[in-house]
Amino acid sequence: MRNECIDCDCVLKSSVELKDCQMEMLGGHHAVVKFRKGDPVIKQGVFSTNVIFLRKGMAKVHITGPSREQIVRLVKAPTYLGLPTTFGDKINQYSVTAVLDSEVCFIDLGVFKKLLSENREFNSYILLELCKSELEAYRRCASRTQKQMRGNLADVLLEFSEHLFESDQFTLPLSQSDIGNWVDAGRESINRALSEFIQDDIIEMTGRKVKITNKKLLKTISQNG
Amino acid sequence: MRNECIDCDCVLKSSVELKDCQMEMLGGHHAVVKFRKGDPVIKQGVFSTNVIFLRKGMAKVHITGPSREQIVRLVKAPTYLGLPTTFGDKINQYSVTAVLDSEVCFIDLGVFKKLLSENREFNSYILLELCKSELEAYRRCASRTQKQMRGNLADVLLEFSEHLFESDQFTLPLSQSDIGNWVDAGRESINRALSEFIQDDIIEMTGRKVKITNKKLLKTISQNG
DNA sequence: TTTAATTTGTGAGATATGTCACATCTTTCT
DNA sequence: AGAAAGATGTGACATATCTCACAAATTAAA
Repeated sequence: MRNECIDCDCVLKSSVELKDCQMEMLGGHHAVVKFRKGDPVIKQGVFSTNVIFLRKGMAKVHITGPSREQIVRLVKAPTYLGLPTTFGDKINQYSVTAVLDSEVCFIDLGVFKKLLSENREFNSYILLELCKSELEAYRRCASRTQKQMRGNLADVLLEFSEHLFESDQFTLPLSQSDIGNWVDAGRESINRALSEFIQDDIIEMTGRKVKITNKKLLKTISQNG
Repeated sequence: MRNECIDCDCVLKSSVELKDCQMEMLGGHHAVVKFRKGDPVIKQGVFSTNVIFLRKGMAKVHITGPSREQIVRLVKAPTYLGLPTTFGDKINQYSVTAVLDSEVCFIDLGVFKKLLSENREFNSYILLELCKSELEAYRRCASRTQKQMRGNLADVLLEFSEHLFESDQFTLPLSQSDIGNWVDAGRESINRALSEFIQDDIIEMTGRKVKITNKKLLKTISQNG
C-alpha cells in the first residue's frame, strides 16, 4: 500500500526531504478528514494533541474577544495550523473554521515533535513559519488600528486578490459581517464601504462575486487609510 | 578568566543546562552593551545578524505603522528579542528602544543557530517562546480593537503592575503619548482617562509615579471595555 | 542658570463609526 | 415547495475619540 504522505504537500511544503522511515512514521499516525464550508476544524478551549495540516481549502483563524469573535487571519492550503497550541497549553487558544470545503490532516503531536527533533531542516522551516506569523500579526495590528475602514477593507480585497485567490476575480468566502470581524468594523459599515467602491468603479460585484476593476486606486486607498 | 555567560540569565532563563563547550562558544561570540533609557537598541530596516538578549532593564518593541509609531509590546529582562528578524529577512522588521537603563547581549546568529541545533531543550524553549508571542499578539489585537480606551488603559496599568513591575506602585516608563501609541489612542485621550481614574480613586499619581488603590475596579474596567 | 525642548493638562468642535430599526433578498433545512 | 434562518441593503441618530489650539509644568541641553 502506497503511503499517501509521499504525495502530500506536508512534505513538499516544508521543502524537506523526509527520510523513508520518517515518512512511514507520519503515515501511521495521521488522519485525513474532510470539512465542509462552515465546519469548525479546531475549537478554542478544547484539549488537543494534534498538529493540524490544512491540505486543501481555506480556513479562518479566530479568537473570542471581549465583545465579539475576532478573525485574526485567513489561510489557504497548504499550511500548518495550531502550532502555538501544540507547544503550549494543549488547550486550543483559538478556533479554526473552514470557509471553503477543505481537507485537513491531523498529525499526532508526539510524532510531529519527533520529526522536528530528527529533521533539522524541518525544524528550521517551522521556526521560520512561526516567526513570520508573529511579524505578520504585528503588522496587521498596526494597520488595522491606524487606518480607517475603507483602507482596511481595501487591504482585505487586495489580500484576497493577491495572496488567497491570485486573481482579480474571486468569490468572497466570508460574509460581510465576517469581514467586519476581520477588520474591526460593523457589518453595516462594510456594506456601505463596498457600495462606495462599486459607485467609484473600483470593483464590480454580483452577489459575492467580486471583480477588481481599478486595482491601482484600491492600493492607494489601502495605503492612505 | 571566568566566562560571564555562566552567570547570565541567557542560560538560566532557558532552563537548559548548556554543555561546557557550548558555554564557551557563547562566551566567545557575544558582546554586552549598555543602553540608556531612550536609546534605540534595534532599528527597523537595518541589516542584522545578531540575536538580542535583554539581560537587564526594559524595552519597547515598536513598528512604524501607516500614520504613527505603534508599540507592539513592552518587555522586561531577561528575554530574547529580534528572533523573527533573525530567522527571516536579516533586516530588522521592528525597532526596539530601551525605556529604562538596560544591558543587552548581542549574540552571533551563527552561534545561536548552532546552539539551537545542538541543544534540543533550548530549541524547544525558543519554539515555545515564539508560539507564546504569536498567541499574545492575537489576543492583544482583539482586545485593543474591541475594547474602548478606558479598558485598554486599565489593561496597560495592570500589565505594569502585575507583569512588568510586580507591584502596585511603579513609575511609568512611558510618556502618555507613548501609552497612546501602545493602546491606539491619542495622547489627550490617555490624559483625560488617567484624570478620570484619579478622580474615581482608582489610582494615585505624582508625576509618573503611579499607585493603584482600587485594583478590583481597575480589573472590572479592563474586562468591561 | 538660562534656554530650549519635551511633556502634561484642558477646552471646544468635527467626524468616522457604532447602534438600532426594518425591508428585502438568499440560502438552508424539513 | 414552503418555512425558517441568515445575509444584505439603507436610514437616522448617538457617541467615543480625534484634531486643533494654547497654557502650564517638567526635563534636558547649552
